[in-house]
Amino acid sequence: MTKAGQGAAVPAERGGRAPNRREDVIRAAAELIGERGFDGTSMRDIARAVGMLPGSLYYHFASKEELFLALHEHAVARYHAALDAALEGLRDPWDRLEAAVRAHLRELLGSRNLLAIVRPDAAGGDPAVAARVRAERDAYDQRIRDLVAALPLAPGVDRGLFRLMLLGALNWTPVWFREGRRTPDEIAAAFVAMLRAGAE
Amino acid sequence: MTKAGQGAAVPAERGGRAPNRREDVIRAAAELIGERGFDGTSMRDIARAVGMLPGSLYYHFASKEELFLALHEHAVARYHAALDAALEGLRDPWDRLEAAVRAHLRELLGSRNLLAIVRPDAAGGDPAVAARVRAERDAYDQRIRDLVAALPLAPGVDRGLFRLMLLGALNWTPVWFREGRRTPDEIAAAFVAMLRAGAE
DNA sequence: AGCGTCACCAAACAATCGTTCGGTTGCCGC
DNA sequence: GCGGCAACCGAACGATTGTTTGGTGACGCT
Repeated sequence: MTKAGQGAAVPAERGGRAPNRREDVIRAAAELIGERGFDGTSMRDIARAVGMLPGSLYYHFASKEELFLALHEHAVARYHAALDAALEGLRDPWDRLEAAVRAHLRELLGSRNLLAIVRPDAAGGDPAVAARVRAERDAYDQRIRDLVAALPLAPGVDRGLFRLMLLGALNWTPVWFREGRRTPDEIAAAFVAMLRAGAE
Repeated sequence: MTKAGQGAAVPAERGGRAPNRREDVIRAAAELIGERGFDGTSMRDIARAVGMLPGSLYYHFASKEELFLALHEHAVARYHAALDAALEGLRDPWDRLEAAVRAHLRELLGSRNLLAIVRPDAAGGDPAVAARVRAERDAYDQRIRDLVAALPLAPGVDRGLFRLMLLGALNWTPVWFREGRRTPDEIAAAFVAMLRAGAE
């Protein structure tokens, strides 16, 4: 969670006075990259959003890709925390799945600063970056896999495709979702209900 | 289909000798943009892929965005054609849906030069481009909507969310699909089967 | 033979990109 | 009150971006 990786010298949390501008940068970058993409967002855009000069970003992050990595770690941590809170106290497998879907969708479509770091190919083509992104993503994926494994499904149902279908439908929602029509919770409930009725 | 828009002066199909390099450019651009994104693909990359100099592209296309528009039109036309062929002769609503899903997935994951122009936000932020892209996409979307409308679903099922769930699951497949494991046809059949069992 | 125009080359343009680096401020501990 | 460091400024660097412009060879038509 608060572990900072292995390469860069990260100031971490020091004296309490100056509030973490580093987190401000991450949040601003998440919002911008979330809506304009990685390549579509320049360092100057991010710097302007937090009221800094472009070069000053390099005090906090060694490169644009490392900024993205920190951002991605931050976002995935939020998804994990949301999942923890959603599952607390629930024991019925279907209830747990629906709660997880609800948490996922709420985080994904949530109000502003959505940090929709959904696209795995968001960062540039650097394979080292892609590997670290995939690793963090897989850890979250495994938890969904466990939730699906606990479901009492009919014998013929492929649990792998079940999970991929559900996650695909969820992760595509930012493309068509518009506020005011349906709430994330309604969508989550409907998606789970459709799958449940057929696969149980 | 072969209509070229309203702005640029397009050579169209003239003398038979020189085969259309213009289509070569579109195909190469589709492949590159499909795997590296719009911003991640430069005009020089595209020019190199077809053996031309960067400036020569501007004989065929007025700008990078117009090249993308031509590319998008080309890709959507392929989806329409695949859908036409798939639906031919089928009358049962569920058979028609499964055939459509199969065609869509085969086009989306198909061998090489996949022209996976799935992301609506692929082009740069220009709203005029986004509008034209959305228009072409909506026409295709409407055909799926019609297919869903013909299904004999249970009264409580929201056909809108039914379609969005299916299309979301489909359009997300390029993220996790790897050749050699499951064929597009298997995935298509499984997705439709899951939805059918629950919603019928 | 000569004119036109199709399709392209060759070379550059300004703008923007990620990034570097020396300097400057403000606060803390001693 | 003074060294030290965290956090940032100010200004530039080279590379790459989309695009323009003038020229040029091949070919069709008359």
